[in-house]
Amino acid sequence: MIDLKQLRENPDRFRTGARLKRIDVDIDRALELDAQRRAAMTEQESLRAEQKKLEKELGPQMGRLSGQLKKAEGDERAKLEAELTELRAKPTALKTAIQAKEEVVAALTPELEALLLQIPLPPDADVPEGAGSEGNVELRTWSPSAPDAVPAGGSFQDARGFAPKTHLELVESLGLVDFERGVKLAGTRSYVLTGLGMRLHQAVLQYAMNFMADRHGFQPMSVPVLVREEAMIGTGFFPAGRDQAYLVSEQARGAGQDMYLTGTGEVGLMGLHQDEILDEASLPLKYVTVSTCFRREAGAAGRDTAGLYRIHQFDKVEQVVICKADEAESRAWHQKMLGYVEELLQSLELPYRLLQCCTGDLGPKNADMVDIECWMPGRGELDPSGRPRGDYGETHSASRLYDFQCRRLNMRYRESGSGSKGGTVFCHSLNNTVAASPRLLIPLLEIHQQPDGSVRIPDPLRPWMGGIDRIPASR
RNA sequence: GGUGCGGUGGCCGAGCGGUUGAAGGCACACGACUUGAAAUCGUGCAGGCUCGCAAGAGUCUCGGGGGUUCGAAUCCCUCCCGCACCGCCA
Repeated sequence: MIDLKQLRENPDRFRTGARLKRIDVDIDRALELDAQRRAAMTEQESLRAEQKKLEKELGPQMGRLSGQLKKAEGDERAKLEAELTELRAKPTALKTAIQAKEEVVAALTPELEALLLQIPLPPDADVPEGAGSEGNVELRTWSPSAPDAVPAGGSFQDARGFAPKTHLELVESLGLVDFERGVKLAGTRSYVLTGLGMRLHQAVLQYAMNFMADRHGFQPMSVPVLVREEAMIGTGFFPAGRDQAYLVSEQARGAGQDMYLTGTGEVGLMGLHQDEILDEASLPLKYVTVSTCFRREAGAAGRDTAGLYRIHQFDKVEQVVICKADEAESRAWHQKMLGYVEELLQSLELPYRLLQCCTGDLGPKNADMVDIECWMPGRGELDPSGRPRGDYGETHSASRLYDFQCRRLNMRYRESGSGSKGGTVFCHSLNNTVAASPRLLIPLLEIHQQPDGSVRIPDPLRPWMGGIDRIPASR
């Protein structure tokens, strides 16, 4: 949610922001509704002030009269009744007028609120302008050295001296995934991790989780993946991403509330403190969770249909930081959170690049977003011999949201220190993937495959794999 | 699934038709006392919205919505949520 006051003061900033993000929203309509609504509210409030004044002046008198009325008889009674009716006339008239204004406000509010939820956070000035992913800018790359040296963006064959198998071929030959039975159970884009495939998946998650907790002081949390709509709206995934979320339709069966399956642990972690006023001294909050993520992948029909790349259900270790409302601090955390992932990927010896997303590739809720893409030799267009040339695939995404998300979540802290009036301030929030698996298994398998068809397991994962150092080429 | 109870400020908790935006306590802030601290005492301390340069003024909010009333945290209806016990069960 953007700040309505800022919108009124500087609507052009938001018009430009929406245009840069290629998001279509009627800001003028929002301003118009807001103006109408405020006018009605002002009138209503002054009417109400008058009503309250009358109540105080006349109320006791009316109470006294109706008391007398009970005991009175005949002429006396008629006289009292007339007096009472007269006294009541004014407040009653006011009440009608107030209700009329109330109706005006009530009629304007839903449309205004719906529009406000759609207005995106403007991108930061230093985010490059662009229409879509083709406008993204590479910031830097990193490549591992021996034994499994593969240059980011380069040729696996040239570096390693043999043609790489794709992850699809590898999971098949090594017996790591059963796609047929996955599809039988749950339809397209489903899979079953088997044996060492499951162990590798768990190893990645365990390693990543412990990495954040032990090395970087993030607090591990388990959070719900089945949540109420407020959590989806509050975290900014709705209304824009409604199509991407699975709905558990409880109301259709007469139960209390519909629920949604979350597409990321971010929802649970950020929803934790919804409607809370946090203790400033407790900031920044640094949380890490591992959770199953559900995505409908609506609109992606036909894309990445084979393999483990684009699937409806996966597991993800996610990091979230909730800090004070300070741009410099937010920016610093963004860099740190990217640094943790670089450290993790380097320890796994995976080539990657950092991509500065351009304005057109940002979501509604972020001011800035940096993706990390791992090099996947088995992806991309085919060369003349029919083998893939390799391509980058997105494995991580680090967002800086400032107070956009916390404003929606109504998540604040009380500001202390000089210059503050002890008021409440919306927190800032950031999030970044730590590791999403099975997608991360793609580069892991493809980069660490050996000429004999086996796959070397990078050192940090071995403790989580029962100590083995490779997935043996089977049979 | 059944029965019962309940949802009030940062937290706990009183209030059950007007004087209550709300007693009391805790927490927090400032001040006094103290060599310092603790303890104690004093003072302050809900959030949102509107108007205003500001000081400030107005208004809304006691789970949500609706109703009764001149007037509702308090009465009625309804929905949501939570807790307890029983049943069932991983």
